[in-house]
Amino acid sequence: MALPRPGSNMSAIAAALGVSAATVSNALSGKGRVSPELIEKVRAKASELGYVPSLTARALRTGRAGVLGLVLPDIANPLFPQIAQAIENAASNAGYGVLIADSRGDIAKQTEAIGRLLERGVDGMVIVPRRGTRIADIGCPVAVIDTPSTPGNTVSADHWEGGAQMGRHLAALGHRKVLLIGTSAFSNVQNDRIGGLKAGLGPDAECDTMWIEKVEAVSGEGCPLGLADKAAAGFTAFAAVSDLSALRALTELQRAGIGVPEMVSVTGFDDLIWSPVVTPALTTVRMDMATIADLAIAALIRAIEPEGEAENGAEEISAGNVTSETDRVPMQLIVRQSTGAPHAGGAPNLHARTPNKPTAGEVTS
Amino acid sequence: MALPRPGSNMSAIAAALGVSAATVSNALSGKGRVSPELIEKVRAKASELGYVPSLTARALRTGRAGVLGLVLPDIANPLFPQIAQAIENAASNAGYGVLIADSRGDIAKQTEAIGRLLERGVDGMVIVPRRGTRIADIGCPVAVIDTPSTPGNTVSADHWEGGAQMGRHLAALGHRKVLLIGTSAFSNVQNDRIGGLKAGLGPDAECDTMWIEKVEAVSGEGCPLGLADKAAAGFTAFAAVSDLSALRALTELQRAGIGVPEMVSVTGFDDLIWSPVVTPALTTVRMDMATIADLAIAALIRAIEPEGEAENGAEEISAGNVTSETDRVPMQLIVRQSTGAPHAGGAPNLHARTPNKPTAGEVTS
DNA sequence: TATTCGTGCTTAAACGTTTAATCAGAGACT
DNA sequence: AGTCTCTGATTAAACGTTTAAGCACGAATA
Repeated sequence: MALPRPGSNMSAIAAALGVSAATVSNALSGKGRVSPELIEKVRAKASELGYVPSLTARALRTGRAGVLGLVLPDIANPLFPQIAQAIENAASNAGYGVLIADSRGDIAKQTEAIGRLLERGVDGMVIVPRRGTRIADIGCPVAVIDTPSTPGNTVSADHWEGGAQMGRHLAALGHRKVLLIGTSAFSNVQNDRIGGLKAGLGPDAECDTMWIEKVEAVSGEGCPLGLADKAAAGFTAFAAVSDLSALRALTELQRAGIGVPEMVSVTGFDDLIWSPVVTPALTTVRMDMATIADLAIAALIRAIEPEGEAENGAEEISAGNVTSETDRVPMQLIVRQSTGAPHAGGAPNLHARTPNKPTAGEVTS
Repeated sequence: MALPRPGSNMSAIAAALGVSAATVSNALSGKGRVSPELIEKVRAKASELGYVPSLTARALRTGRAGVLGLVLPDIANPLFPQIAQAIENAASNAGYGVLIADSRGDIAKQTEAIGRLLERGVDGMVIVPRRGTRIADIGCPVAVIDTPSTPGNTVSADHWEGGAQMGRHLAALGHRKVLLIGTSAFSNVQNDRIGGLKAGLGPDAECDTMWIEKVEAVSGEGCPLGLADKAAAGFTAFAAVSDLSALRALTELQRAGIGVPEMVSVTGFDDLIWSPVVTPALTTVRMDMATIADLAIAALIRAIEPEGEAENGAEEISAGNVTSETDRVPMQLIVRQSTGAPHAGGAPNLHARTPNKPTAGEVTS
């Protein structure tokens, strides 16, 4: 492929072929009326000159920049790579670039980040909002990825159903006394997951919920969660609503000499990078990020590029959020080695040296 | 703050004040000759109309888009959030936007990703190259973040010295037989770290290196690494060159009933998100991402915006990579609970229930 | 034969900004 | 009084593309 040489624009091609720049534009875009032979000649000349269209100029003329914004509450969130990768992939398949913006800190930062993206003329944005934020109607199409229980959003994983799947899995194994572990009681996502877990475990299961932020507010950051005591109190399963908390639980229990999964089971959420490689590998629930991203991007593009001319008069109504209804994408249960039947009682068989089964044998629902 | 209304450009302000658009431009940029009073009036009118300059138009005219590209080998890499956050922060402080591009897959993908960014007219790019890739001289300033042993790059953490710090830490604790754990033998970063570790451990330490990719090529992905056997063979410390491998080692050892740090020590690299919260919290080495990002962005901007007019004739020389010399940013040793003196021999005190000391008491070098 | 139509191309304006060149007027100098 | 300079503005071109409008010409139609 010819290297993009800087001084090659449409006029250069036009001059080289003795035609007008407009014809070159029409030839390349296939829009106007150009003879097939000329189209071919233009194409040839373009690649010969290493022509690269100026998206900037096109953006100025058409008002569409071909760029989407991605606003994240905190890039440091371990889930972020999955989101960013999926969005970047979906967007770039659709011919769009992705401009990232971190709204770390307070809500004002989020507004500011959105403003910066608007200045840059993005055609639309994907927003993963800060907790409790309601995205106001800004001047461009917006797709919100959050949780179905947040009002007015567009697409999200079905966190509740994911929790329910996990709950049913644990119930089927025989767990009746389960500790649910969350980070913040104010997270809609986590509350949805916990709601699903309880429903999936069924009415005869005894559940308790531990919020890590509350514990840390008392005992300091990174403090032990006292899970060994909980195990002693009869909890046979620890269902965290994020893999990070699950990992924390797993290592704390292992450290206390409580075998997983022989004595207690541990589960997480999100299938983060470490879930398959720890010992025992984590049973977790995965969001289908690719589908979520595809839906979000597709919805955005639908709003940006009106396909069939909307003949009905109400064409300016959709200037705000992309859709009013919510898309719920199913989650996928991934059973690995950290779950098993609850310990039958009696002296716990500490540290039976059960080697990890290879994760190739993962069972997915 | 007045909401940015779409139909407000420089001409609108000019018309409202009865002056020309050029004067408005000069007034706002402070470049031409405009009377102070008029400048004030223009400013007032601008904010009254909610004027937002079109960065697109400015980009077209000036050839500078105010956007930098960030090319990553794999967004799913757990280190990515740190990089992206630091780069985004540094760039946005300098008034630049950040366009991300994932070069996941082969080297062709990386070239393609760079090409897409060039099309979009980025002013410069930060590249974290794929293994073994040499970034060719593309048409815009480039800052490369990799490792000092990669030729021709710009800025990186001093991985070797970081390894040396960790090596000295382990040596000081008394470890003499250490297993070094890496992922891929072809990674410059990992080799640098391992080299530093060996140097830091000193000549009388016995080191062995395990490459996980090799083990997995034989036994399958996610297979046990057989670390219990290594411990039985007398290794007292397991120094991984990434926190992910360290976590894998830690959980495998714990699972096998080998106490960390009473019996063996485990260390990692990068201070990833889970390092402080697992039990025992991981002793690791942190890259100063903020500084690295600042240096990279500053170098880029120096190349993009020539400050003092370069009076010497050789002004086009720096069209390629930003600098020829390499900036090495020191790493920071973070001592947590996963390291301790080697077990003195005799029957190992399996699973002494030593509670985690709170991480507030972290010791940093 | 005169009108209409379709084809293949050109002309010109537009997007919103920056910037070099120009210009009118006022004050300061010779 | 004539020339020069400084100031504060204007004019116009340019960045590279898209696109509506127009134009010339040959073919099909009335």
